[in-house]
Amino acid sequence: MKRKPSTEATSAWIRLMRVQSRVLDCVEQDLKKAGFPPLAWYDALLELSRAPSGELRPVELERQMLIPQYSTSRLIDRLVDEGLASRRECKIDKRGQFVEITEAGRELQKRMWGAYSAAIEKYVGSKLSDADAVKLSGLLDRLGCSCGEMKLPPVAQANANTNETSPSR
Amino acid sequence: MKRKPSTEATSAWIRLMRVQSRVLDCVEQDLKKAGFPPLAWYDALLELSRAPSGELRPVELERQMLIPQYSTSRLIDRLVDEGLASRRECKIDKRGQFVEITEAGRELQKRMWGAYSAAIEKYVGSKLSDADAVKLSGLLDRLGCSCGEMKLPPVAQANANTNETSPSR
DNA sequence: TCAAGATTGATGCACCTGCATCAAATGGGG
DNA sequence: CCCCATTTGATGCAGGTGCATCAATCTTGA
Repeated sequence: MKRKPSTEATSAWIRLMRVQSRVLDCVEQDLKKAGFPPLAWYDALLELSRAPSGELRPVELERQMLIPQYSTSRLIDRLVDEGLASRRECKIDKRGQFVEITEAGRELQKRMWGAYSAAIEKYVGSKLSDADAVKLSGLLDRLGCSCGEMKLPPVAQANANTNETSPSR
Repeated sequence: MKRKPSTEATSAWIRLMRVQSRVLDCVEQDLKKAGFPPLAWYDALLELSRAPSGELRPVELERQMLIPQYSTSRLIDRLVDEGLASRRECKIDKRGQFVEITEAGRELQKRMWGAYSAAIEKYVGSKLSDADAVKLSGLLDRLGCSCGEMKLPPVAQANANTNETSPSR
């Protein structure tokens, strides 16, 4: 049961690793050069701003962002430290809490989307036709599901047509 | 000059980020569970083992692996600490040095390739036909070059047909 | 009702990374 | 020949991540 991967598969693997890290680097660099915090902050702010009343349980955020629990916990710490979100206790479950995005948080999210969307266009959009982007998405999707177990909840749909919303990573 | 990315491009971006990180995680997990060190070690050992006499200047390694200088420096530290490589002074340029892979290093690289190739097959090869893998590679290549400036030196060609060699990330 | 187990969130530790900077050595132009 | 810019490699520091574990609370089932 140890079939070797084909050269084609191996080559795709290498490119997937290389290209992703290069493109991500470029985008993160652009954001940083524009004076913005890391993309993870954007993702969190976006999830929060999308939530019904601008607040989520950390556990929800964790599931949306597909990052580990402790990582969520500390990300929230940083957001709170910067005044971008605030913690609120949860009356019905005293273990838990709510994290609520602040006005500053909403505003930063919107400003970041300007730089972020420009970077996506620069490093992805301008390199591929829409048709090719769709092909690429399709091929990637075939890899994405079921690593070990899969559960992609109703996670972050892209939604860039209304010219105000924005994607998450 | 701030054209917004299409939904298609944005969606491809999101998937690129998500899928890569999931697949990479899976592969790294498999390696770790098999008791092996991180993939970066493998990449370094592979580059060294491929070099003419099993040794490279750190600068070369850095260029091959596309990682920053300090990262190379510390990776070499760890390899040396574990007896997988050794530093040799460079007579002709006293600033520099050579890093030479040891027998243990060569052996580890080969053993890792067993687990590594199995993981590639499991998470990539088995999910795509060879034809689709080629399509994916092609689409990714269109993104990969020229982030800022590009220089992909004669970097790591995939070469899994001879059943003993192996790829780098 | 109550003890055992599950869930929620925080945190100490080790390690890894990026950034800035350093020292040593080289090499080239005046 | 000498000074200065460049190349090569190391390292202190701040921050981020994974792992293990903890305390508090909730839930379940006997």
